[in-house]
Amino acid sequence: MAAGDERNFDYLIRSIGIRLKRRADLRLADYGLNSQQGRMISYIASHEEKGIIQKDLERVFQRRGASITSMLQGLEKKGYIERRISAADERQKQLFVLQKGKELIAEFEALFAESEQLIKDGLSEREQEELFRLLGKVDTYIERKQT
Amino acid sequence: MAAGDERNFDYLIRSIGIRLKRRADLRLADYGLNSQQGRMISYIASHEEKGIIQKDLERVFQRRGASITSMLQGLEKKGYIERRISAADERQKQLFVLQKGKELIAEFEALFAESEQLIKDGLSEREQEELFRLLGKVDTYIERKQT
DNA sequence: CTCTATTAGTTAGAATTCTAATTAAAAGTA
DNA sequence: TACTTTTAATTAGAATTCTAACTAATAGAG
Repeated sequence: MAAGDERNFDYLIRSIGIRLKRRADLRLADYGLNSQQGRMISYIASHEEKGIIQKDLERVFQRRGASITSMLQGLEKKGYIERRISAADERQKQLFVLQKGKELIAEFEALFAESEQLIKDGLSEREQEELFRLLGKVDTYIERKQT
Repeated sequence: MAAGDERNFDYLIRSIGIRLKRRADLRLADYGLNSQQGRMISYIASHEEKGIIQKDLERVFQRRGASITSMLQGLEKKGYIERRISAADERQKQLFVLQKGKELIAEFEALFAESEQLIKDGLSEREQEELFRLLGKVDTYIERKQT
């Protein structure tokens, strides 16, 4: 940042987000995936037992239905996941991670843990807790304001 | 967030960023612009006196040169800005906001101030200061780690 | 039961941002 | 000066995400 440039909340949050994304994308490039795809495979894997459908991903990843369809079509074509029409409701598709995806999950988890650690490293334990608490508070507050 | 879903730093930062972006995009849609374009016009306006070129925007907005070129071409075509080849260095283009852009700046500033306020509203004065300090610390720390 | 509204997902096409390769100017080196 | 490297910006083409319009299935109301 050059002197005189504004550093407001909006800037800082976008900046940190971009830096984390760049770093994670770089680390997953070897696998031909990006960080969003890694996160999605991980998320599906950890929720498939209880049952998970595309609608759930719209909410968690805050993306439109069309975007989710497109992402999942890509992951399915590459053989990472499978989508099966739900027996109970034929509008829905149940999501499952295939072997090829399962093999990478440890890698994804390690990467995301590193991102978390990168944030924590610059802070004391007390600061980590405080930042987490404040971010949670802001996220929840804005969420309520938007609905 | 459903129960059992992970709320980590990475998630919270992305989530807040997406919510702020959505909100700002919505408010600027009337003008046929998005929040990134509004931010860019504002930034150019407040730096054109000292002189600003595309390279500066790459750094501030953390986008690739090709992305900046594309964004500015769009804003130029719509008549919001002007790019003039620098007299001192013909590789560079000096950036200026035209009348049509200047007329909207108050609007942009008000909108971004609202975003800031939205974050602050959920927090006490002491919490605001603490969050700002911690985000700045994390941003700076990650920036150093990446270079 | 029938009609209407809502919900889950898809498609087409546009906008944004990216990577890689390229052009042209300026700076560094010998 | 001549050659090489670096820098600023551009282009082409790909990837991601969006909106709007759509299909099909389910839920709700009378």
